[in-house]
Amino acid sequence: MKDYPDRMTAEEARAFGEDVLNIVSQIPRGRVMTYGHIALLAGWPSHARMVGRTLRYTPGADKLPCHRVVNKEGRTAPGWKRQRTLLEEEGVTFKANGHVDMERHQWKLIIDN
DNA sequence: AGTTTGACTGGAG
DNA sequence: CCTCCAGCCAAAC
Repeated sequence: MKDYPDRMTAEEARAFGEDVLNIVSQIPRGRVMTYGHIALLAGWPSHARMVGRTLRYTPGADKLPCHRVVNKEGRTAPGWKRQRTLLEEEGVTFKANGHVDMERHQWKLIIDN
């Protein structure tokens, strides 16, 4: 039993990045997914932060619907003002506090294995 | 090799 | 609802 967290090898980190981009590319119009959920689907449940880093720093990630990724509270990315507009253009509704209405728009996938 | 940095999360106040 | 804090972990300093 490992009493310490797994650490990604360079190869695992590369594969993780590919999985994240692949998952994000499949988010349907008008739906959103959380960083944590994407990390889980990619097989690394505790790497939500790395999902954010991947979308932020990977060249070409802006060609994917990465505006459909928000945090678990429905909050949009810090400093990316246009994200809300992009979402509203595809029918995503926001609450009074400026958060996405997750109850209505969060896209949930089943973990198959 | 030690420290800081986040497109995160969960919990406390 | 908001802010603050601890835990998180690869990357960048």
